[in-house]
Amino acid sequence: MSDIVEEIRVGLAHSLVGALKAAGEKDLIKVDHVPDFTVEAPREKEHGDFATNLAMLLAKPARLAPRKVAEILVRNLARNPAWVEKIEIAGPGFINFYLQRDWVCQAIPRIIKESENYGRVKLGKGEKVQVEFVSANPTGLLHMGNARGAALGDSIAAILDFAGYAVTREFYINDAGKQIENFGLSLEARYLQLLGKEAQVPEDGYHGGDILESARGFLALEGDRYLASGPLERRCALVKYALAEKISAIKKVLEDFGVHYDVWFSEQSLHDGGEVQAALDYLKEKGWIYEDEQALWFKATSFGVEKDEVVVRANGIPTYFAADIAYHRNKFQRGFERVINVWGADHHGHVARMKGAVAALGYDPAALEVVIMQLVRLYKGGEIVRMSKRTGQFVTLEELVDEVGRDAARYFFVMRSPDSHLDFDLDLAKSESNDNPVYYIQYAHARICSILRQYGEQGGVMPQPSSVDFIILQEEYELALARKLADFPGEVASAAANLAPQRIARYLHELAGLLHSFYNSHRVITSNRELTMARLLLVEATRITLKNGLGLLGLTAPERM
RNA sequence: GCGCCUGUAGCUCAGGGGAUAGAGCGCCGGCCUCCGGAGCCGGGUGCACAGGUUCGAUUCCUGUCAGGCGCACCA
Repeated sequence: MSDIVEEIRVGLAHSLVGALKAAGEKDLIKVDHVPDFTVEAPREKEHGDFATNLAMLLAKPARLAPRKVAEILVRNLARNPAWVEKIEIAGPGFINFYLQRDWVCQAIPRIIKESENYGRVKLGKGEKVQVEFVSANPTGLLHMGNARGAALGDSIAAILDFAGYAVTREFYINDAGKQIENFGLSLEARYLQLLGKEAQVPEDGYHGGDILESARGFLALEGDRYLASGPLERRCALVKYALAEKISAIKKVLEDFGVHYDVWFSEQSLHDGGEVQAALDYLKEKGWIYEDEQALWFKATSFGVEKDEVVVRANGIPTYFAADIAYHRNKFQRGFERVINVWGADHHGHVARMKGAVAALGYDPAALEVVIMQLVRLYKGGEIVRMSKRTGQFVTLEELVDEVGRDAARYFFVMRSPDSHLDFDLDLAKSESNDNPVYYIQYAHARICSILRQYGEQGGVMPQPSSVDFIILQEEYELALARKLADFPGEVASAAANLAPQRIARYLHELAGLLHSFYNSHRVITSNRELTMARLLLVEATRITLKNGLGLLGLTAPERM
């Protein structure tokens, strides 16, 4: 675990604070506290390797011109570390630090040494985090929205794991409630139809062909013996059969998508185990529940929500919300310090009252974080495809993987911010699959593998980093590549802190671009032995970083393409 | 009407309190006697509009306009 960029930033920040203190003791700068300043890599490389805005922030409290403050600070810096080559004051008052040209190359041996762990950071300090995602109704197939949730949730979980959290991936199975009733009625209608009886799938039921398939499967297994049974018994048997079938299908599709869960949590189990009742009793005891028109209501308005919410209907059946309250209580009772839910935008109205419920349960509502992802709009043949369970017309995750490919599909979802309204053009994703950015990144990896393979075939042996002097790497592309490699741990930390996988996607694309540029300008295997050694390790470090980053997005790192 | 998300290049989207705002696609030119051309190099008058905070705003705040999604004793 090492982050050379972070080490330098912290070192420079310490030096600057020291300079400010020294200047203060000489009465050159009089301020009562150190402002919250930054030490960052400037966008323009002409502005040095690192720059700070400290002088500009001090100007006002110190009543001095920013550049004057900068001058004083620079003069009062303790002896510069040897690796700082030059310090300049520029622009409105930035202090720019120029480091020795090869500082970035120090990252290379570290990367080789840490290998598959390069990029791991300690941000999470082992905190227990749960990421719940997809959690689709098990009454149907997974659609594009679920696919986005799967790609995002899995990647967020992987990034948090890499950033030092103890992560649990969980799928909440909505195997209770009204949609299960509807599911049963729809199955029953198909079953009866197959047996030549008059029956209608309810208007708001499930009309997809998969329901018919389930009914057929049930018929093959059980025959017509449920024709004579009571409807309740019939529907129970149908639901039990179809649900098991659906859930295992969902598991398989997600596995094929590269998504593995630690826990599959049944909503029904909360009812059966009395946890829903226990949670409601607890809230009742705390005074957050009242009765009105024979229904029980949660006082969401006490927690800043617009209106109160029904938890038990007049007919005595608890709502989905009641189960969700019990579920979240269960999560916190399991010891999760952070609970992250990935939800579609159509559920955003649920966020405020859920947080209210968490607070009512006596937990910190900030411990519940909800990543709201905007909806996916699907285009096919230049037209919007409306996804609807009623008509049974939607593109499934399975079809998506078949048509577009797992890696391309996952990258497409994860390369964009969850906040972006995603237009997914199926034809484009298919027809241009060779131009898909994911291949650009994977190609960089395969290309490096090819070089290393070739070197091995020539009888070459990978050098030990300690035996190589990286000062020989002087070319602009070499240094830019090494610089980018050094950034990886910081990118992981930032992606984790912001729950933003798209940052990793962008980083990898940029890294791959630098590799390709380097590759097209310079040869790795040359007649200069020293140079060859250094470049071999440079590309090997790049390969490791690409592979680790691709892993965070759930993508493969192929050695050949 | 109220709430959440979004308005950045022709298109799809990154980025984000700082010094000259990026990528992909598309379009136009170049680059293989040489480790993989799924590649490289070059070509750009763009932050919806109006106020405000700030030394500094495309970024933060308020409002306007436009689009998406919610506002059930569904989940």
